[in-house]
Amino acid sequence: MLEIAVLGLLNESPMHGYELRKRLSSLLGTFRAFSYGSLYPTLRRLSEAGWISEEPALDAASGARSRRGKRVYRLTADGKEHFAELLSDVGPDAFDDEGFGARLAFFAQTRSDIRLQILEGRRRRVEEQRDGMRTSIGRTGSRLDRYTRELQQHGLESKDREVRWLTELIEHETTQKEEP
Amino acid sequence: MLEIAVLGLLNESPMHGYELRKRLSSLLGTFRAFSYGSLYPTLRRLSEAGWISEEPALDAASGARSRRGKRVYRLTADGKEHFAELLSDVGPDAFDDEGFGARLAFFAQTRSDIRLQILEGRRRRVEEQRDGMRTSIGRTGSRLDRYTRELQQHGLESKDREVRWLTELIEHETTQKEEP
DNA sequence: GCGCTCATGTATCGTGGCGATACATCGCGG
DNA sequence: CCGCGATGTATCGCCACGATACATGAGCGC
Repeated sequence: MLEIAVLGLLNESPMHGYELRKRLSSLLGTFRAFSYGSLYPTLRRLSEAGWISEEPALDAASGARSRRGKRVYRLTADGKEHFAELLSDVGPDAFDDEGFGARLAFFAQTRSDIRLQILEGRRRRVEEQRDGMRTSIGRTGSRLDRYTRELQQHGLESKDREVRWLTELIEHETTQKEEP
Repeated sequence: MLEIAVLGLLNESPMHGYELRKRLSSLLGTFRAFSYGSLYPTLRRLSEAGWISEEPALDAASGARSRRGKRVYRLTADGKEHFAELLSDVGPDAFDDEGFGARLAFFAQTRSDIRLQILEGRRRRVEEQRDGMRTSIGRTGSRLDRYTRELQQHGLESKDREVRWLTELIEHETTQKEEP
């Protein structure tokens, strides 16, 4: 979700749309492309909802309003509150690819027990996907050509790796918790 | 791309939309979700373009037109030709996630030299993504929190695995070619 | 034969992301 | 001082997705 990622970045510091997009790509580029065609409409929505404010940028030296049409987006008090709620809301959205990616990116600001819930929910989700693929591969069996099997096999192994990765994160999370 | 996948499946045998969707999900579910909200509009487009035909289903036993609104989609001669062109068209689209997935799924019907071009192009693409991520991780360095680094690291390793996988496929392809 | 439920089957709608594109300004090297 | 790449805002068309509605098929208990 663009919304949570934008709020999270603006929670760290106010920013222009341009920089926002760069940060988004480097932060979550694994999951999504992030073009301006989705960023600016999102900023508009968030602004209308009152979560962020949109001010003309000031020149660093003179303090005068910069001649360019630059705009600085800043999280409002309501926005901070809303973001905190989003971070602790462990709904089904938190377990799909994008929702999980966005949450993980701001884990440092997330309560430890929520972190664990999200990691475990995500693992369950990926395990389900993996098992679904496994039985699907088993059913269609060897009727498929080599390349299709190869594709499915690679997908299956990726899911398997992700489950193991999540398990490591969960273990780290639980051992850290007991001895801070 | 839905288009190439639909044409490819209909090239194997005529089908209803419902079955089409099931086959699509099991074939390419790794890449996309495939809801009816995209499938039926695509079928409409393909039909208007003349690549597929849309006939009322016949009852298997009586041969009578089935009372249900069932429709059978069938590849036309033009459609077969178009599909063959799509399979041998090695444009940039063939190297992104979806385009590559769709091509690989029908590799059995693809000329061997084209197969090699697609695999190598895809590998180059993924290598570029991986290198981009690597330098991005190097630049932002250790300023990021543990979870973000973990996320990026996992993404990087996935790309690395994909490159190795593609290399295996390429090797298999080239050795097979020399001794048929 | 009755009704129950699940799989089969077609179809549309709202939301919203993506890629392309346009256009303006800043900063810096030649 | 000029050109070019980086910075910066913004919109448009296409189309995928998830939700939803609705109808018929087959199988099963009773």
